[in-house]
Amino acid sequence: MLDGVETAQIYIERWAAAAGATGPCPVRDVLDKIGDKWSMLLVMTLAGGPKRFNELHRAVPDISQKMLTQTLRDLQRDGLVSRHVFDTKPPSVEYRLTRLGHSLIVPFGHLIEWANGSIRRIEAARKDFDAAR
Amino acid sequence: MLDGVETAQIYIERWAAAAGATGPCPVRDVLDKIGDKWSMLLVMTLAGGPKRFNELHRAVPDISQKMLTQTLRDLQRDGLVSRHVFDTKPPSVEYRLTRLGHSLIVPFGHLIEWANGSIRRIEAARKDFDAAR
DNA sequence: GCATGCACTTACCTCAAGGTAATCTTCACT
DNA sequence: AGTGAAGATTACCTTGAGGTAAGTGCATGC
Repeated sequence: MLDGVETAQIYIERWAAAAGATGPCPVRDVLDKIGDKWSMLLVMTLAGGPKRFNELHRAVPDISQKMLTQTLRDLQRDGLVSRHVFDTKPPSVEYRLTRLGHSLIVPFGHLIEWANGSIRRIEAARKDFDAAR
Repeated sequence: MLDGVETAQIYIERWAAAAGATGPCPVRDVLDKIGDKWSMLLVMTLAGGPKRFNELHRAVPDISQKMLTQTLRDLQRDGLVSRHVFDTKPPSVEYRLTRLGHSLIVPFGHLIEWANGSIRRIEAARKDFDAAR
């Protein structure tokens, strides 16, 4: 990973190139997932190890059943999460990150670090901006 | 930057810690911005150097004037972008990334790399999933 | 026999993001 | 006088993400 302005150039060029190429931009595509309310929370929760449906629900209590099911289905469809049904008495279902899912953790981690490191400056900027208004 | 599962643990712990601390989670906060339709496109466009309003509009033709203004205002409020008015004949306005704005480029770059490197596998997974349906 | 947990599914509703289009002000050009 | 560029602001409308609440099928515990 380089740094500085030239890096930005490389990124935006690749971004632009990718955008032009296969129709819809991969970055847009991925950002839509990452930007939604629950996907990354579930990925990070599953990063701690496989979990069952209600186990996930207990770990993330403020998600609705509907959104839990739907978000898991989407993650599964994208190949980030795999679903395993065990034929027990009441059938239990386990969700776990795939390799691809795991590979998201590091790049996403950089963003978490940035967010945690920058939030004070962002909030300060907001205060200043609103005060000037 | 470490790698592997233990890294995930660190991230999610810090995430959880940050979430509990100052009310609304910084990561959620930042993700809302990053996940919106135009913010990151504008940040990456401005990474190439300062631009004027209509210059940005030409660089990103499918954004509406309304959303261009609004997104720039939000980025300015968060301290990622600064706005400079020049007292020329028809007053011109220049937007540029702040230091904070620049600092987003590298962590976000990791995500671009991941997206570009993973999109083929994601699309393949979607095809498989939809075929099984 | 009734309630409870598990893993969903479905119907219905709300709210906010974002699009469209019209309008504004000031100046310069013709 | 009329047109056009710059940098917006405003009113109106559509769409979809996400919430609420209820229902489903099955099995075990009380």
